Amino acid sequence: MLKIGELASLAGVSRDTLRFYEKHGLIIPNQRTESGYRLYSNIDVERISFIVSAKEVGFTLNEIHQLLELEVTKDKKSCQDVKEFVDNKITIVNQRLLEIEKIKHSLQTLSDACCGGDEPATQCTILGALNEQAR
Amino acid sequence: MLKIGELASLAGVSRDTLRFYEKHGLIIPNQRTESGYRLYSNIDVERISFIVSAKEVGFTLNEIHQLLELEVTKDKKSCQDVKEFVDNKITIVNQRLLEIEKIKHSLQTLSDACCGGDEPATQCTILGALNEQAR
DNA sequence: ATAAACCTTGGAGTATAGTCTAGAGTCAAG
DNA sequence: CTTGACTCTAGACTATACTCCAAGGTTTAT
Repeated sequence: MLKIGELASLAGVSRDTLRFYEKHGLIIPNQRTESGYRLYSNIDVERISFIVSAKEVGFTLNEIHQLLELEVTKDKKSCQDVKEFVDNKITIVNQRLLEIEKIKHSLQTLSDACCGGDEPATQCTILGALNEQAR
Repeated sequence: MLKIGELASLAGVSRDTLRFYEKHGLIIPNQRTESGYRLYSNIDVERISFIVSAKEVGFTLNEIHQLLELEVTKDKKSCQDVKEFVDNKITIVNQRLLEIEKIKHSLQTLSDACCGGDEPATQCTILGALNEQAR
C-alpha cells in the first residue's frame, strides 16, 4: 500500500493530479488510514500508468474514463456496446499511428538529410520533409 | 487563393481557429484583399494540415510552432541546433508510437477476445487486456 | 517533544486552445 | 439596391487539465 506521495513519484505525476483524477472518477479510492490518508494498491499504479500513456497519445480524460469503465461481461448486449465503442477508438488510434509515423519520418528526414548534404533547401524544413516523403 | 471560410472548411477547423493560429504565429498572413480579407495559399493548407496532425498526436501548439520554425540552412551551427531539437522530438515520438501500439493492441484484445469466448474475465477490461500482452 | 515532512479539504488561480459576441464593413445574387 | 452570406477587430467567455494556497491534522526523525 502506497501513500499519495509515493504513488505520485512512482507514476511521475503530482499529488494534486492524483487527487484531481480521483475527484473525476479516474481512480477509485480504495482505502484510507484511520487518519484519512489515502492508500493505493498496485491496481492504482496500473491505472495511473494507463491514464498517463493514453493521455500522451491524445485521449482526453473523459475518453480515458470511458475506456477504464469498459468491462465486457459475456452477455451479448454488453459485448455489442463495448465492441462498437472500442472499434471506434481503434479507428482513431490507427489514424493517429499513421500521422505519428509520417511526422516521425519527416523529423528523421530533417535530422538526417540537411546537415551538409546536397539536398535542395526545400527539404530542410519540416513541411519540406513531409512533402518529400509524400512523393 | 482561398478566403478564410474556404480554408476553414477545407482543413476542418473553424475560422476562429485560423485567426487564433495566426495571432499565435502558427500561420503567417500572406496577403489581404484591398478590403482586408485574408487570402491563403496552398502552403497555408499544408501548414494547417500539419498543425492538425501534430496536434492530434499530442504536440502542443508551442511545440508545433517550434517545429514549423525549424529551417536548416547548411551551416553547421543551425544544423547542430536543429538536430538536437529534432532528435529530441523523435525520441518522444518513438515513445508515443510504442504507447499507442500498446493501447491499440489492448483495444483489439478487448474487442476480439471477450465476446462469448472463454477467456478469463480479467481480460475483459482495458487494463486486463493491457496486462495480457505484457506477458 | 518538537521540527520537518507528510497528509487532509476546499477553493482560487493558471495555461492551453479555442469559441462566441458585438458592431461594423464587404460582396454576390436576385 | 438591398438581402444574405461572408469578412473584419477586439474582447469576453468556455472547457480541459491541472496547480497552488490556506488552514489544519499526522507521522517520523533527531
